[in-house]
Amino acid sequence: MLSQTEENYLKAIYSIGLSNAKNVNTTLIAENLETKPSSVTDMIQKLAEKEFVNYEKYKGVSLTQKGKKSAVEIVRKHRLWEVFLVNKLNYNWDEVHEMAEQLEHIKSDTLVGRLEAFLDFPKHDPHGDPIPDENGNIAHHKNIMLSSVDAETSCIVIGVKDSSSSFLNYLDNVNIQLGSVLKVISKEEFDNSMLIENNTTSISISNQISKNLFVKNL
Amino acid sequence: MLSQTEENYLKAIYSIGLSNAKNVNTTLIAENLETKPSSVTDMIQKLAEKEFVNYEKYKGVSLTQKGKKSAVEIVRKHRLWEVFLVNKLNYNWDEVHEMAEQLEHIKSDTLVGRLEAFLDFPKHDPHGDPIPDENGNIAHHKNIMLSSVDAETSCIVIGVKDSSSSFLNYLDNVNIQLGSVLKVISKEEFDNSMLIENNTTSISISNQISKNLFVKNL
DNA sequence: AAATATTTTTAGATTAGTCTAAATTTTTGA
DNA sequence: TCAAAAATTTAGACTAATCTAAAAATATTT
Repeated sequence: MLSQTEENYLKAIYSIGLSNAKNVNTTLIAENLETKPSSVTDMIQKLAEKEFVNYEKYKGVSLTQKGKKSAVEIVRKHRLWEVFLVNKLNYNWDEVHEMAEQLEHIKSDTLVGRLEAFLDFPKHDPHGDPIPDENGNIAHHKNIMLSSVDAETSCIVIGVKDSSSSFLNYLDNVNIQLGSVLKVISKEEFDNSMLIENNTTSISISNQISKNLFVKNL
Repeated sequence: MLSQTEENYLKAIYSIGLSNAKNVNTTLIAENLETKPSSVTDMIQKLAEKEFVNYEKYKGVSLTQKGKKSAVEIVRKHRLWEVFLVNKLNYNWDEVHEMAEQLEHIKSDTLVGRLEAFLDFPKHDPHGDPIPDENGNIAHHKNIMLSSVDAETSCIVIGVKDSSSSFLNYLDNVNIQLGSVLKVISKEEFDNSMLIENNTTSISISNQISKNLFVKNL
């Protein structure tokens, strides 16, 4: 049985691995978990011992099949609990992360499955991230950023890359949510900001913003 | 912030205190938490330091106001999560204890309240135990045991004293649940067993059973 | 390619919670 | 009431997870 700490390390290695592709290094894990590299080394060696990660000294780590399975399960739990908190308890999408961080560690063979059924088998969490199925399969398809959409083109918001409260609050303020239909009016070459139309009102958004919105063509 | 372990100690002291009235001793706490008396002493001293319990060496402990408040809050969370598991996720009343033991430790200023509202402010958990309100007030009124009901009298089941799986399973088997109307046909002086009628079928139940069923007069 | 900087690991210490074994205090009951 | 039994506490050790500081390995750069 994995401890909460071990689970957090696996989750960190998994999520860093998604963006970094190759082996994950000590420093990145330490930053992700707000801990020190020396602590990471200790834990990595323990996880390697238990065969959750492949590890060679000074060469970084990668998840074994077993490790990946565990990591994805935790992600699945995290995202389902987020759906519960938003859809059932009426939390806003920027309020649920911390609670889900705790709920994801609840141990039970049947709970996640029951929860999933209760929520009507959602495919995405409140930020648009896909929810792994019970076998650990994930639909990875969110690859178009609003920043790469051409002028005169309309698209629909399907996810956010950054789930920080500050970003989500900004989106709330300009009335952008999952499902919003945005039309790119023009793009500014100078700073890569863009003028967009959202539901009759038009606003200018910075590249920082448009780089963090996943969209799909309408 | 209390650790999960500290919370478990407070809960144990609270629940032992309910049945034992006076000060709670080291051995009882150790048994309740399946740990050793020496570990209990260590933790008690820590909790006394933090002013959650009154403690004098060799004299046992009692909860301070602060300690009682925390303990009741945990009980409140435990019972509300049990209601969630049974009413929303369709678990049976004998399956929810372990999960609730974990869920009760989730930290959030708003979660319990939201959960309570979502569940429509239940007054009792699936075993008939009262749910403390947000101020920690509990309606204690379950005091009549089926064993003390006279022959020829009808009553309604409102709670169980023992919430072990084996007892709850027995009740499932003989079709007794909260709300069941039972009529005491006769009482056997020899072993204190009683013949009761439950919904047209009559069964004999041992004193062991009748002593663990809370009822109220019909 | 050597020197420097960075990253990673090791060594040793710390904290929370637990344990066993021994010492101490309280309780019991002859 | 006082000796034996039971309960409680202390002392010292252990594990998991963490840290700091130092050592070792790798990467960078001139």
